[in-house]
Amino acid sequence: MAETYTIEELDAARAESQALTTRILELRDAYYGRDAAVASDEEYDGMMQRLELLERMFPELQSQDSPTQTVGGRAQTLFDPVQHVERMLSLDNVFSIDEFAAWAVKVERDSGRRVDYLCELKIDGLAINLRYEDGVLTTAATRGDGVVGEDVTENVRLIESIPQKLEGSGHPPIVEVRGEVFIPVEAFRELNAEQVALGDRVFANPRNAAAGSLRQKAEGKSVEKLAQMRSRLAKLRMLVHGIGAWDNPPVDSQSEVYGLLAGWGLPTSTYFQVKPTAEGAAEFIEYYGEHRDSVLHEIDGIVIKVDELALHGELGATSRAPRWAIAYKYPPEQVNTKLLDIVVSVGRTGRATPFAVMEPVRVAGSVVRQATLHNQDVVKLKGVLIGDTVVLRKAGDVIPEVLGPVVELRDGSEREFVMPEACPACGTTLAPAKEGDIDLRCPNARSCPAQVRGRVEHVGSRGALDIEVLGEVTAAALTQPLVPSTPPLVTEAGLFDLSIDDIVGIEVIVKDAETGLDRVDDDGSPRKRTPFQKVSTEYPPEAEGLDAAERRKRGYKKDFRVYSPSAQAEKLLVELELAKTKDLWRILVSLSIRHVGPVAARALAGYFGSLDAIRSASRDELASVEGVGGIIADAVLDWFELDWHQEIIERWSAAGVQFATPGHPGPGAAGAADGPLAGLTVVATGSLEGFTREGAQEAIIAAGGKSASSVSKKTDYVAAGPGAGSKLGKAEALGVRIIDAAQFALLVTGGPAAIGDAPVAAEPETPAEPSAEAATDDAADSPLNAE
DNA sequence: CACCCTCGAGTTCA
DNA sequence: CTCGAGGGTG
Repeated sequence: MAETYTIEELDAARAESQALTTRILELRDAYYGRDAAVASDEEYDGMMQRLELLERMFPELQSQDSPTQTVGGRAQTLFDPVQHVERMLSLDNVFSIDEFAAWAVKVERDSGRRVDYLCELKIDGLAINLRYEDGVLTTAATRGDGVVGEDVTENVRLIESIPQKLEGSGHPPIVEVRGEVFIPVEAFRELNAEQVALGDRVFANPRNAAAGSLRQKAEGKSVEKLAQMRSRLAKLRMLVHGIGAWDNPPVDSQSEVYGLLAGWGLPTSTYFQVKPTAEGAAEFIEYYGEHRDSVLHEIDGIVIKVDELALHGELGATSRAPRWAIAYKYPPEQVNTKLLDIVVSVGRTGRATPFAVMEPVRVAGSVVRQATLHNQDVVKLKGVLIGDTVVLRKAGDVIPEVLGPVVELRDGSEREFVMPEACPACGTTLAPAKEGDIDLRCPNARSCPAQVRGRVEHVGSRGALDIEVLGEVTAAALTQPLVPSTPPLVTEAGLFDLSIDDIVGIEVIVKDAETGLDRVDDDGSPRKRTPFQKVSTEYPPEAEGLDAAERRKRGYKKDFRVYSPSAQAEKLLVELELAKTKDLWRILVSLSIRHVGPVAARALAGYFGSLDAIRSASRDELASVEGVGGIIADAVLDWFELDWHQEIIERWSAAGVQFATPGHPGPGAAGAADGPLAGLTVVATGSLEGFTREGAQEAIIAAGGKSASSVSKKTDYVAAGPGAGSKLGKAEALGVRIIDAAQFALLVTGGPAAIGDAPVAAEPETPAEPSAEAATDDAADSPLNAE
């Protein structure tokens, strides 16, 4: 697969990118420092492009020091240079547990004895060196090139967690303390919100925000700007994790050094652990790989240090990094890539949504090439231009999100996105559905190909008629085939009239899974596929009945092509037949009435029992149904007004679709649900053994309970299985009772009593007693030892 | 007039 | 699964 790569490929890419980086930095030095041109501009640009490409293919290789992340070389010389007393080294990186294990083997061999490993979180921030003379902070400097950094003392003094004076005693007369300045994730969000409010550009990530805040200049600023600068600096925090040269330290280990630093009043991380083996360190790495979000700052890796100080001297350092420490880098959750274009898509409701088309890039474990931009205002707010290098991440580890442009990397060729005036699918002029709406919609609901395709797909979706086979690809084939030129479906009205003959001839163009573009054969023609047709080879009919020897003698070959409906085609028709008698609420959902999803549809179907009853109901009667209000009532009534909607009902009815619940006594019959779960709200999340996602919901409803999709304080139970996500956390936070699959199975059959809870109160309105013991989750699985 | 909740859309993966 | 938008309810 193109999306994965081997360790060897990564090694090769790393070697190449390091060579490129060295060369580029040399050239920049030559260019900015002296005047001799050592390479042509083309060569330089070529190297930069190659490096950018490598970093996109192997995001692990991106680092804050990369030439692709900095403008024209060395830090702008706005700040005074400071020479570090002791050189500030960086750390070597490893990218896998195997590489880490290899490093550990080498360390233990070179040490000649067992080694304790100090594991700590690698904060994604800015390395800073604090110099205290006689216990008083005199200088704070960035790392710079390791020898000379920038003097940011004035700004650092405004960071609260950094003491101006060391507490206690026992500190050397001159001491350099190393640490990381960062902005907590929460403060980062606030800061960006403020930047937006002020009309300033937003920071792409917390590290940039920390660096940007620290590198502000007070001179020449207005009073307001100064206040703003102070408030930004106040958001910064620092954690220290090391100490410069110290000849006769009173302790033997790095972990004890942290104790000393803390004793001096310096902020040290509580998230460190000493592990007696490399395997233990690997466990620490894996634990935080899964809990990166649970810490207040961004983590881009783990730092593992040999704990014993005596070994630091014995192992020594290379020119750029110590041999007694290593940084394990997690696959990045944020990467840079090129924004190739912004394209507008139209969904089933006609909403026009711009989305970013990007150079494919690997982020948080998968390759991403598209991300939604929601609407034109969001595009503006994010400030991205077509052609920009953009910062991309996976929100909640799943949904790709463009955060913003890397403004420094613009070359002037970028252009602004302009929202098209016409629907990209049918050419109709886009317009807001009502005054003041930001979203633009294509008003051509009936025949806009994008909307028809979307609605047909929706009919088949799980929340509607749940028709197997009828997914995105099939919906497209039925509504926009390459051949025949008139699609079998002009609207969803004809869905249940489809016959085998209508669909076997359908040809579609094969899309490339990698690029999303049409696949082209060697001769340049698009590659076609006939999804509803099976082609097999047989002997010609006249050869039937001959035996094998005879056939061979007469020269018959098995090359007579036979076309027959594919399994897909037959399955589709069977599924459509099954769909005709599914529950009324599913039929309602499949009609694509605004605001009528599974929940509202269930309420309406339960109350009225038939589509006829719904159609002839008054607005007030509709709105009297629980969960339905005036807006939904209007949407329902408006839907019936359109002729082509009537046509859907007529043709579906004629084809045998059941628009009524058999045996339903008629409107108003809703009646309070009873059953073991009457009056209780249950949320199912994760995979519950013995239930499908749908099945769990059905079980809740069948038992008279309410199946909700999100956890709130009104939720009585959260049934959570493996893979449960944020809902579980929310349930814990709210103290909602959490049960497992086995308890859930008991609950839906026997009610709360079956799992030892008090039975439901008679009145459904009475909230169930919140069970306090549910909130006492144990933190025992955390490997944290401190505090 | 607050919440709290559902809807709808987009996205990727197994 | 998550987010924003906007509807429903107390």
